[in-house]
Amino acid sequence: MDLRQLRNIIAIAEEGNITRAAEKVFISQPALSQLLRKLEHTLGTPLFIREGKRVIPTRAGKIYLNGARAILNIAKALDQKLGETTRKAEQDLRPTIGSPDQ
Amino acid sequence: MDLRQLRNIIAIAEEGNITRAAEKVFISQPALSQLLRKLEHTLGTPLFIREGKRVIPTRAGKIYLNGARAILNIAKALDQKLGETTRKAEQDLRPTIGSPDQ
DNA sequence: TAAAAATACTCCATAGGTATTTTAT
DNA sequence: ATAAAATACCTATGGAGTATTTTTA
Repeated sequence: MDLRQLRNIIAIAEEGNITRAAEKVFISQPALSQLLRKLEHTLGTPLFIREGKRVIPTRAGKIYLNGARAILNIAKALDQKLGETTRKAEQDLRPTIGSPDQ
Repeated sequence: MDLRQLRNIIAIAEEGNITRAAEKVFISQPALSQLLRKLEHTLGTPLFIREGKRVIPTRAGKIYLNGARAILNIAKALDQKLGETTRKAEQDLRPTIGSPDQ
């Protein structure tokens, strides 16, 4: 489970259409189609039902999407916290106040 | 960011020792050592300080570990929910009560 | 018949492996 | 001298691409 994959699947739900979702996340339509199929296979349950050209989440799909969004939120918050910590650590390494940046 | 990677990094913290952590998660010591280095490089900050044979989390490391655990918890809960849903769906597909499995 | 989805390949990036060397108790 | 970590190199899996063929409104 990779954050990029989570975003890709979410894009499908948001667009209701694999082709547009693929454009949105900057990968090819076949790649995204395969990603979804593979994921459904490993989970053992379909996440979207293909209604011709529309693609809409199943019950399992909705659960998956909720989980995916929750994970992405944590990952985002984590990234911010790490960023802050790194900046602080860099400040601590600066020996004198007002020394020119770089 | 892959769940397996998160577990691997957590194992390092739990064991305080890359070699034992590698055994625990069933990958080789060099693989785990490289995983950690690569991750630290992409994050732009060290996650553990190498004190000789002990390896202990930095401030950033602790933050990362907390985030990692939170994500794993959600992923676990998600997995359970999906499992329940799948089982229910399979039941719904069964037309008669007591029909032989398979 | 014109969109989107699926299939069939090909390629490449990288996670992980083995062998070895370096470091620290 | 011994145990852990790092380095060097290799391999293989799978994520993503292009080309093409089904589908369905």
